[in-house]
Amino acid sequence: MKAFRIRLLSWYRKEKRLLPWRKTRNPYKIWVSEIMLQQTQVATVIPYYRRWVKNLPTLRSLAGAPTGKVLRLWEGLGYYRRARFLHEAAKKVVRIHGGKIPQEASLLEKLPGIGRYTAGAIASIAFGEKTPVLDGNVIRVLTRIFGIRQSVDRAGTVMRLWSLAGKVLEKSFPGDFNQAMMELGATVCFPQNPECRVCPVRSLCKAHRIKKEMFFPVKTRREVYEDVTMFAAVLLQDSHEKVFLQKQPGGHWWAGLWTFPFYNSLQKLRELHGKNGIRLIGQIRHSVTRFRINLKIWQKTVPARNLNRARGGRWVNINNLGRIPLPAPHRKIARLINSLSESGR
DNA sequence: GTCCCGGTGT
DNA sequence: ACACCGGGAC
Repeated sequence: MKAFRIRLLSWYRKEKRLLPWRKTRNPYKIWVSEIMLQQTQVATVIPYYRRWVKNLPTLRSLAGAPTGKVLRLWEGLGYYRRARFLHEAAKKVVRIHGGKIPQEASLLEKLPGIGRYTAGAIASIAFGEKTPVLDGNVIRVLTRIFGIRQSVDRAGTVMRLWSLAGKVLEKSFPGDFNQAMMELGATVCFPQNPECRVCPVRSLCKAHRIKKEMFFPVKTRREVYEDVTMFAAVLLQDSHEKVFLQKQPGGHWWAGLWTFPFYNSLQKLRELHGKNGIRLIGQIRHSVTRFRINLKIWQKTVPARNLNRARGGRWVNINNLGRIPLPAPHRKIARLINSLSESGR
């Protein structure tokens, strides 16, 4: 255990990537980075993180920001709930902690969007609390090093892993150690084809010893995908300047973001928007959780006099689409429209 | 193209 | 146990 800590930590200090959020100990910035890094890869997060701290450099600026600005800065990152929770949590810190971010994991965990992992990460990295983290990277490293054969889909296994993470934690440098575990998982101990040749702890690794790295962690949950076809309506005003968007209600995919109207049947689209003068202009594949979506895009030109009949949505100039938070597939539709309108000129 | 990856809240 | 999203690997 001692050798493991020393080798891992010295490896980390030499090899760690110089990421934007590693240049600071500002707890607000570390918090923002941790929320962005939930479910999202480092390379994707970097530009979003930079833009975020430039536009909302402090906790108070976030707490005072309008929802639209927050969502626009998050657009494209996915899991938009994270942005709403972060916003709510910032307001809550101002309201009940006087604007000072709590330093203990147990208190951080009471804030929306902060679970056990994120609480541990912020507490250990920003405040030096001796508390472990357990994310996908750490799970992979621990199950391989210790050769843990129980399924990580079982709650009992996860409990055991939390306890193990606490036991291996280097208590003198909890923040660096936690980051070292995750860094190893992210840059060496890959899910597929891990780079054991450069691993600082390969000689201590059970999975490596039996040449079965790829068989850990053991997972039992089978993915059941469901194919769905959806139909998006691009209602384009006569002059080709405006399109119709709807705001997605809470409790649906892309809650709070704007989308082109979409339906689960072409018949429904035709019922609501008429059958004449519509044409298929493209299709997009996208996945949301276990659904694989085939999104067919139908365009219809609408006379300007019909613009008032905009129930539950608004007409937007196509040049302003860039300012509105759209989920990734609908952003693609927006790009498609722009390219069609440019080639049509 | 298709498959795989991943924290929190409910 | 499942809902939530997007991107990178292959």
